[in-house]
Amino acid sequence: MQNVPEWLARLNQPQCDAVMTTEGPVLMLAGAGTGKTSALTHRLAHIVRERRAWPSEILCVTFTNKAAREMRERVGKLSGGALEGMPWLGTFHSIGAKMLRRHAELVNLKSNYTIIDTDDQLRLLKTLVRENEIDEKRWPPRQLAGLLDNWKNRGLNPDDLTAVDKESYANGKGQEMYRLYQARLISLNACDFGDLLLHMLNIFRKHRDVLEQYQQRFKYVLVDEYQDTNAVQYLWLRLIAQKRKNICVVGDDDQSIYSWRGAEVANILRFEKDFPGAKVVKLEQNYRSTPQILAAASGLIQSNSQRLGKTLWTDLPAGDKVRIVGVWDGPEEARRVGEDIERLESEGAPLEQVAILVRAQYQTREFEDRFIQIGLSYRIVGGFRFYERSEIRDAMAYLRVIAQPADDLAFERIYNQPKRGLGAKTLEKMYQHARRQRLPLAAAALDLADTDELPARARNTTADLMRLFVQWREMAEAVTPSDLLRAVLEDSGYDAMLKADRSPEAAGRAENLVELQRAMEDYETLGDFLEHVALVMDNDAASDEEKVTIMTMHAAKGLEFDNVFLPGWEEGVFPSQRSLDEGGLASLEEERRLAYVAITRARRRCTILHAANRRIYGQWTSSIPSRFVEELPEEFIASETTMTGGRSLWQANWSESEDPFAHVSQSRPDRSQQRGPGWQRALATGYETKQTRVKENSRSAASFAANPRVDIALGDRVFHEKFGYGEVISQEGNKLEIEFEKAGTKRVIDSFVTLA
DNA sequence: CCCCAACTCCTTTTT
DNA sequence: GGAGTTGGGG
Repeated sequence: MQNVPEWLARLNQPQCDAVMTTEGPVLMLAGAGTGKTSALTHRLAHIVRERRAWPSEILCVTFTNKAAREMRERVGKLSGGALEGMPWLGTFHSIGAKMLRRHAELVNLKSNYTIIDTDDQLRLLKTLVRENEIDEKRWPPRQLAGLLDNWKNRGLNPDDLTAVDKESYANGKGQEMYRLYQARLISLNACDFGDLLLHMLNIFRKHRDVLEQYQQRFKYVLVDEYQDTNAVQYLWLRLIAQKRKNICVVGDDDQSIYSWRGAEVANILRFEKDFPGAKVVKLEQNYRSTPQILAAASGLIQSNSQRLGKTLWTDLPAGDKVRIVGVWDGPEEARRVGEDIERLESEGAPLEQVAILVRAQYQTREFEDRFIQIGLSYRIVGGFRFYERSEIRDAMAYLRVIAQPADDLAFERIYNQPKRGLGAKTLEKMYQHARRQRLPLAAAALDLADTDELPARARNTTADLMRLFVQWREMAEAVTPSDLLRAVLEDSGYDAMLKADRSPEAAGRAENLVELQRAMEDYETLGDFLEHVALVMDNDAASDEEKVTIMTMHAAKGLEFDNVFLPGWEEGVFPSQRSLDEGGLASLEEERRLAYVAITRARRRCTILHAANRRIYGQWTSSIPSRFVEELPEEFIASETTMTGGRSLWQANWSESEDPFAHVSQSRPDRSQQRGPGWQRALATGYETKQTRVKENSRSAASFAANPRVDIALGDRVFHEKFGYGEVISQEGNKLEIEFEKAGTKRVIDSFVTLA
């Protein structure tokens, strides 16, 4: 081993190895909280310090802008600004976009192409689907969007689709739709997110000279979160790194939670095969969590079968056990968490070090309600984003048309926004003309303004609008983007529209537009700004205030908090029903990895909660604790329940009584005592639990075998509150199929009918 | 062209 | 339950 420079002394041995092994392929397996970013940034700094490469000769890819930013900052600090220009440090998409701007003409685009977002994409697909007379009801454009995304993630062009893929939309029209969609994008001089990588992959494959240029340039390649790469990204990287083979990938197979958007863990699992002789470095010392938290998470993840296998350890002092709290229902769960947080607060714990991590967005509401009530300040991460607001999109659409006249999607968005009396009829005329003459919509509009195709009124309005665009384009050359926007909002009547609007939202919208103008001040050209919005879409609200964070487990990846609350650990909520219904074992294991990610976010204390009853989609449902609760190693957890009568009653509920929720129906006259998703699941499969703990639980699954009503038989005449009288034609568990006299055949739950 | 009622969906989400 | 979308009717 070479001498370790002093500035690397703070790193541990494996980290040092990862930093010093600059030549050849390196696979860094970095468990949660093991200091991988530190290793990665030191490696970067080391390469540059040693003069092995200039910053501009290093390709460093991340998944999120946040990760890229953080890395840039940390490298900057390490090298005292020497790494200032790292032009090729960024997300896959921003780097792809940058490359594509240089080679756009190779795929028939111009370098000022527009990057469209999912909203534009969907609108485009909708028109295509309609044009091709596909039944939108049976074949939702949304589904097509999903397929396209999937294909592009896998690096497939229209011609590459397999027979199965071709058949997967509208009886084999999928491939044709894909072709049409791509052609339409080219004519709009536009790209979707997937194209940024797929186009580049195609270019690399077809134009060896371009590929060689990049192979030559990038002396070193670094990839963060390698377990999250999808097929295109993988192929793209492999082509680039093929020549020099100085590629270092960092990842954690146990934290792969994005397979649903195309990530393939297989990429990390087979790295050593792709790059023979790769040095494998395992970072296993955890600097974040107490031994208890670490042991609980490690114990849980051991239930997974597909793992490279790491053993995390820590020399941090012992802390509290992981708490498991069983509560009666959702509101009580929120109350309980609220109380705990208030207690933490009174003990002096800073609120920004407290997080509530949920499986799904809908779970946030309960906490929001409660926290508003008790006046606890919180912030919800995720959800609506600034650039998704309609007023911001409108403003952006104006700017897009100015920058790129072929952007029909943007033009269509604003040609009558604010309302200026141009409706569907006018648009249709514009489209007709545009298609016949193969012109962009805006150009067609310009023509129409000179002819008698349109009624006088619409013609004049169109002419006025087009005059404005001419004016704005001239302005764009002369003034800053921010000033241009001000003029646009003023001249177009958008400002006036908001001023005239007396609704409560209008003021907020105007403020957002001012905020947009402010954001634009940081950009010199309109193009720069548009690209920033398309790719960066920054959403990180400054967290200067003392607030509890509520967010999804997915969003929490990479973050850490002193105190973490994990509510909703019930079958059907977490693991989610969908993951149980579809996707089989692989998808259950991904849920388990998500649980692992969630627990390892906690530095000091971790509290897991589960409720016996919960309202989901407006229905009260009963559920049983998540199997993940059972899988936590007993010696590191402390269970408690707030159910009246203490644990014994809780257990009794789960084991003895035939219908442990009989009393629920009594205390809640509200009709719908349906079984929750988790319950249904338990009935269907009698899922297995470990025998070690809460023996009652394992029995519960079995003893809950569906008990259909014995008093109902086929052919019986029954009465249903909503559907009236009918005859039972089939019975499956507690579900009945009934042919109603008035309402036709329906499937109902047997508890909803009475014998007539 | 606008408004209201009915209908449908309902993990996770970055770029 | 509730948000968002769509389609029909005024």
